[in-house]
Amino acid sequence: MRSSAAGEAIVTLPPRCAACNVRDDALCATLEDAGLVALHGIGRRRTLPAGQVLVWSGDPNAICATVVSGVLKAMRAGPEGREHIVGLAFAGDFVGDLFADTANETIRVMTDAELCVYPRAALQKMLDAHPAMERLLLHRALGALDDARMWMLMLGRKAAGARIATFLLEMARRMGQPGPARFDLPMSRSEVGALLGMTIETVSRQMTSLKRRGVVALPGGRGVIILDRAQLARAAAG
Amino acid sequence: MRSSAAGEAIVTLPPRCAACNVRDDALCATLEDAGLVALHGIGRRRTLPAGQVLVWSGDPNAICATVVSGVLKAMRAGPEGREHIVGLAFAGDFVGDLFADTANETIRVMTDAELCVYPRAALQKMLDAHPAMERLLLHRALGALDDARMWMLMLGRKAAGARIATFLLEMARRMGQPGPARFDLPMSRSEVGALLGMTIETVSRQMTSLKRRGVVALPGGRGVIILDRAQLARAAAG
DNA sequence: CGGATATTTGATGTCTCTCAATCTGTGTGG
DNA sequence: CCACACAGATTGAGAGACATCAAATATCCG
Repeated sequence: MRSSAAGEAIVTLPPRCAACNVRDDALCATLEDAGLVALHGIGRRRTLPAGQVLVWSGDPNAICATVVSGVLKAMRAGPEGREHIVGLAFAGDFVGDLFADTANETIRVMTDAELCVYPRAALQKMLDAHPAMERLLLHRALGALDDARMWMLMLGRKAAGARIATFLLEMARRMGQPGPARFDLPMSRSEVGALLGMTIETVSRQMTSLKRRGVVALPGGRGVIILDRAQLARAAAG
Repeated sequence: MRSSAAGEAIVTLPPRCAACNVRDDALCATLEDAGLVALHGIGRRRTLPAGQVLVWSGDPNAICATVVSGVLKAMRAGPEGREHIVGLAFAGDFVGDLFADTANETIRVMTDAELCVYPRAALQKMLDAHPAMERLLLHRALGALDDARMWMLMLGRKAAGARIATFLLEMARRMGQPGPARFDLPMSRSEVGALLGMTIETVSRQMTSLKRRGVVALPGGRGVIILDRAQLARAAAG
């Protein structure tokens, strides 16, 4: 029950939550102040450097988390031990599997990131008392399913050029500000390949091709500037 | 509250539900008798012939359903209007999107099928009163996500032969009885191609190759007999 | 049995992977 | 401040797998 005016609530809320940039998007958004205090009680804020692993595939599935900032990837091992990226998580997203006892995906931080990490068991217990939280998780699961099916469509049918174009548009949507279409990719060429199902060389060639045609500029190793969005969209459809 | 002994419950339950083969697997399994009567009240049993469309992509998203028997596919349009299969639904599965206002997938019946069809709005309303139902839907959504990511891995990394082998094992698991590894595919070669991201010709050639190597037999157009499961599994891993 | 549809088989081309070398940019130590 | 070293990225040449186009069967159903 929301028992106090805003000015008072700030006193009772954990300071980190009151100032949190994903306070209204993430799991927390579903909770009234008392619930938020409880969630904060079971969770722990962690800052992880790029490359750090949050969950190892095959290990006991002990934790879930809310992404506060940064980008994470979920990976599964394909044949020959090669790893493929099967999902990305951005600020506000929920990562981890609430119900599996053994993790079947490795979750790794791609850029420096802040997370709110929760023990899975405790979070599961909270779920029973907070139907709105469960509803949000259902929404998120369906959103992730939608994403996965979008990638399926791409992996199954699109040529390399169209994959790269689709990928750039998707990254621009998720990372870029509304204004200028300038952003940094949160991952290396090798990781782009692991997501799009192609080799690093093919990724590079397609990027270069877009650059030569004046569709994008590629400043530095990770920078992207979309110069001609219409043509990029056309390339993504083909 | 489960208020009566089994013998009595049969009287109050709709006859179709009492005798239903997915009574303990599907959405219905989460409901006590009174809830089941309510669910039956908003739903309608429909028998659909193979090829029938349940939901058109782009149309208002009006219904969801439980699959009682048969197999359904969820499709999305790729480039050039070609359609790709992004999900399958078997007996006991839930199909449809509870929250989208516009359907973004076409759902089509692959074999003759029986469904319990529910208006989306009414089902959504029931959800608030039945947390167990919501929990099951969350489980199902995560299961579908797991499936989608499995297909992603396949589409991204596996060669044609490995895709076919994986597909056959998966179909055997979902359709076959425990005993003899004999079953009929619920779909045409063309649909297999639309699921695995390859042409009908490549599907055919890979099937023939497995047949020639004595791994499977292919009686009739749709029949499959797995003769050497170990070798099929080996082919699926490659 | 006959026609339509689905599947198999064949010949050829193209795209992407593989292997290999060069280049760029990033960070370090002199 | 510059030279150097290293990892990541780009570019090139060649081979292989799958797509495409085209034809010949097989299967299904009335």
